[in-house]
Amino acid sequence: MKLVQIYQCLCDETRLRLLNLLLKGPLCVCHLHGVLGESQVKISKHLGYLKARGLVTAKREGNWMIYALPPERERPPELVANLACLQDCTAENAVFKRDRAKLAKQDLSCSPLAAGAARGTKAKTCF
Amino acid sequence: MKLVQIYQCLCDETRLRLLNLLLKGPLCVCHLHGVLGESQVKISKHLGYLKARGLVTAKREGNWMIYALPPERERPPELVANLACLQDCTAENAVFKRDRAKLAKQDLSCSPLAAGAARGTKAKTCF
DNA sequence: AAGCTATATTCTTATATTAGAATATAGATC
DNA sequence: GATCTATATTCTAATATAAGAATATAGCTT
Repeated sequence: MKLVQIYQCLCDETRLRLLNLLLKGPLCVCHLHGVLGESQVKISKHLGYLKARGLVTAKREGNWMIYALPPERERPPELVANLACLQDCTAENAVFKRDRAKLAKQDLSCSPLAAGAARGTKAKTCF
Repeated sequence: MKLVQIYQCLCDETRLRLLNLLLKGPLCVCHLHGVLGESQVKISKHLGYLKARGLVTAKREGNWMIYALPPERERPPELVANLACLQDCTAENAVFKRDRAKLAKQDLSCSPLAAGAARGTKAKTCF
């Protein structure tokens, strides 16, 4: 993985916000969409950009696409370093904090990410 | 300083190479030009880009412009973190190592950066 | 002041990025 | 199989970035 490509991924505000959330764990598009409040197309395209460059992985689960950071053991050192740095830099920042707070409050029950126990109460749709 | 602006500065290979060298200390344009082997215009424009966003400072000394990272006490935390990360990520990289080696070998005597003692032997021109 | 050196700016062209609108697709459900 | 949901792609237009060529400028030196 080339260093400059990592920075190319990090040089857009929307992508930074996405990565900030993915640092908390895997998420499907609809939840990222819900937290950021940006259009579905915009979210999807930026996730595609990140995926094409190896910053995130994607796997389908039924209707949902689950995006995540690559498994820790497979992250090249430059990525490890920059993700740590990003986490550090976003820790006290208002926008990123708000996004994380919004994620924490969000109903995740529509997606396969919901904890097994809560599955029964799954919402019918995301939107 | 906005985080995304730092990344916008870091997302170009030429600018990464410039910053890699400036991490070693202040330098004038002609030495950066000499090490990178890129055109003077290209170097100057990228330095201008970095300066406009506060990643580097510039001061004139006679004919020379001396570029440097901002004084440590004035660096916002995001910049401190990202410069440390950059130093880490470039430490073992071939291109960046070669640039540093080339800088170490380079004759700096043309510029005001030459040590006082060596001033007498100053080269007439850079090129 | 004339000429030289180091550096910056302007102009132009090529390319990349970004976003929205409209549409397409994959997989589930009825 | 028709429909619905979540997500992706295509098309288009606006804007940003990057690089080179030519030229300009600031400050020395003579």
